[in-house]
Amino acid sequence: MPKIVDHDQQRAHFAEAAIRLVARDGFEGVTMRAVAAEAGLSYGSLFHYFESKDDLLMEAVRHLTGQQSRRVNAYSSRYRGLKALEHLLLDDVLVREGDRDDAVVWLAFLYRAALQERFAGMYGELIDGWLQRIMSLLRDARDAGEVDASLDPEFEARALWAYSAGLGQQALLHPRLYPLRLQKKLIATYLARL
Amino acid sequence: MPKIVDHDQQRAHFAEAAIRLVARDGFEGVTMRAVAAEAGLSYGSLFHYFESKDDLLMEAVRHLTGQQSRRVNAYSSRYRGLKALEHLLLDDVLVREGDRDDAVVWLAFLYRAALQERFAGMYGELIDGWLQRIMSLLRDARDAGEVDASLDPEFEARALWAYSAGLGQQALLHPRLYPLRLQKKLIATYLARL
Amino acid sequence: MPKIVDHDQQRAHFAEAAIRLVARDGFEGVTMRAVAAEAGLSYGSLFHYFESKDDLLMEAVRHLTGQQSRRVNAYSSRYRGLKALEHLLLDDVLVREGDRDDAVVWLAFLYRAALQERFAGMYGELIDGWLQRIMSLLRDARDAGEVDASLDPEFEARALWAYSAGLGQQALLHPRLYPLRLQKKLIATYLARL
Amino acid sequence: MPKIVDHDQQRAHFAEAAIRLVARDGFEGVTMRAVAAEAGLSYGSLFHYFESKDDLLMEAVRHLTGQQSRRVNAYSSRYRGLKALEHLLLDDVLVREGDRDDAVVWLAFLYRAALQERFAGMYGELIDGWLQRIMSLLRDARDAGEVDASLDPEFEARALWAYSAGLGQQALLHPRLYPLRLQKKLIATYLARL
DNA sequence: TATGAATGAGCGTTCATTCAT
DNA sequence: AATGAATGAACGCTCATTCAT
Repeated sequence: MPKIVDHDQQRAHFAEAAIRLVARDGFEGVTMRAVAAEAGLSYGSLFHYFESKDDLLMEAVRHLTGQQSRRVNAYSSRYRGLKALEHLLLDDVLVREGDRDDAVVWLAFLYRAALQERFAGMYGELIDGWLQRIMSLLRDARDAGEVDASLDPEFEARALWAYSAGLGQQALLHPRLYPLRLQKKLIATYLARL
Repeated sequence: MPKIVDHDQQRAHFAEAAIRLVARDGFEGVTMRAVAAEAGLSYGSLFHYFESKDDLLMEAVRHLTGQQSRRVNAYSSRYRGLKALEHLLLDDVLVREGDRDDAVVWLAFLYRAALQERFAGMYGELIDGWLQRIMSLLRDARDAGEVDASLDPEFEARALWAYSAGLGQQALLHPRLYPLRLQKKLIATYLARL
Repeated sequence: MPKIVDHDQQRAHFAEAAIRLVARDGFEGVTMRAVAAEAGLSYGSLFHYFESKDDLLMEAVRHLTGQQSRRVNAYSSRYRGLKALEHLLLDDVLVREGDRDDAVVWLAFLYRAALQERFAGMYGELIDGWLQRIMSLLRDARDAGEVDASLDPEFEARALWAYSAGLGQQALLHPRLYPLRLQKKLIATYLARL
Repeated sequence: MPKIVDHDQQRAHFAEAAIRLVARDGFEGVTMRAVAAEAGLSYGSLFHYFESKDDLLMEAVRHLTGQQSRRVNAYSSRYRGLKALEHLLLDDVLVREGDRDDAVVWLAFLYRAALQERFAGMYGELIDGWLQRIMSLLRDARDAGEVDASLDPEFEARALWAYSAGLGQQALLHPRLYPLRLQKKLIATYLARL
């Protein structure tokens, strides 16, 4: 009998190591040797689990987005309308001290998406999902009378999505100018204006 | 008699070549050999003008931000208040088909700033300048009665800046979802709400 | 109860897989993983049957030469003298379209023999056997009056062996210049001249 | 002014180093690192002169065949007919103790040609040249009455070429069975029979 | 015995940097 | 100042071999 190892679990283990490296040094910091070391395994073993570096990177991104999706789904099953929206934004846009790594990884991914077809594709799908969700929550809010009845959900979803992305970006790059308290207030104010 | 060359001019020439490469392939596409080739000069000469690759990259970014600053200054001397603000945003946030390169360069720079102290420093200064300018224009608008008198210029400047950054990012990555017309409308609507 | 497997049969099975790979891509195409895959067995099991890759390669060559020997013996028991010689050459020297693989394997083996002592030894033994057989057939032919009585079997055997080897090589590398019909005519003409 | 180096000369220098390695260990022995070491230069410098290993290998082969061609041309300008033919064969087919390296290189090249398109192409051209030359010398010999008037130059050229190739191969692999004296006698006898 | 995961040396290639001319 | 040759560390990847189950 072969040594008993869960292939997918091992892939996830390496993927997480890769993500930690992205957080620390960006995609440039992800060398196959560094990933192996970070994962605490030998260099060669990486290639049992991934055909190539690209394969590893894609897996890392999939891993990341999978986690994100699960988290978001959990929220939206607990709240409705504007409240759900606020929780969603507070949870995924806010950049806390300890969250910084996640935010860096997102930025790295996004940067990659701007340059590489394959990543762009994955990112595109992800974004579509997000927009759909925001739009649907806005519609709920409108139907519940929480926001102005004349609000155009599609238009506002895109505005809100842009605002969120920008806020996350600024919070990452200028923690001093965008402290946590301010981030929260900016989100609340934006939503209140709708 | 030594050949007469303007040292700074030569640096600028190389910096521009580097920026073109960033636009095409991201920072990864910037190799010293590629820069020399793009600039149409010899490989070795690069090292007369730059101590290292990092030096070249910093110069490239300085060059870029310098151009940006001059452009922004030109605008704000022609317009006032909300009008100036709108022009500023339309000019620097909008991502047109042909502008894509500039946007990629900014994203690359920003990504770098998230990872490297030196770039973060340069980026920080730049942002401070922008925020100051936006704040000042908002104040002008308020004083001129163009916006609500109770508006907090500092708070709103940060909100607007985040919105702009996010809009630019989305427009770069999802040109389909954020066509030019929509970008303009999003900006106008945002400003109208103030 | 342990699974009952014939050790030698398993070795032969792997050896044949290896030979198929040599035919396809030369010795370079023989990786342990590829052999296991080609044989349809697990990777690790290879190392139960062979101490090393070299061991496997040697076995493959032994397997090949064994088959060859058996084939040649079969012929010479059916024919005598010049006729046997002609059949021998037609059977082992001619390179037909479909035979190409065998010829490549021989060339690969021969190339290896030129570089590695161990292979050279095996090859040497094989050749000695061939030469002895040719010589003996030539003697038979002489005694039967089929060829000139003054013919020196040893000298002519070496000449004929060189001719055969060269013909096979050219036929492999220049099928256009040495079509099957020409190969046959070259052999017949050579023998007729003796 | 740059360091003064003759680019082609440096290429030739590396090509010769590569050939020495082929002679010693076959094509497998040609690693870029080994070539650099054999040439007495640094690893990196190899890549200033060759785009890739394949480029280096092709250059090595070109270098080799170029030398061969020059040598052959020199002979055929000094002799005519059968005499020229004999000199040609004695010079290029015979494998002396000290020549062994050249013969190994040829065998390696030939082996490669059997497996790789590009090498096959180069080899094919080379062979065509050889055959043309042999054919032309045979025609001269026939016209000069040195050989039978009914001889078919094309057919005989191919026979002779196969014989030469085989003789060289055997002499390389079985120096004991094909000593120099025997090689010469085999050639002379073959020619005498024409 | 059988399996396939683990290992690390070695490969071709890229690249910033140094240096001789 | 200007050129491009020289250098070697680092990269992604392959592979024979070892080993735990």
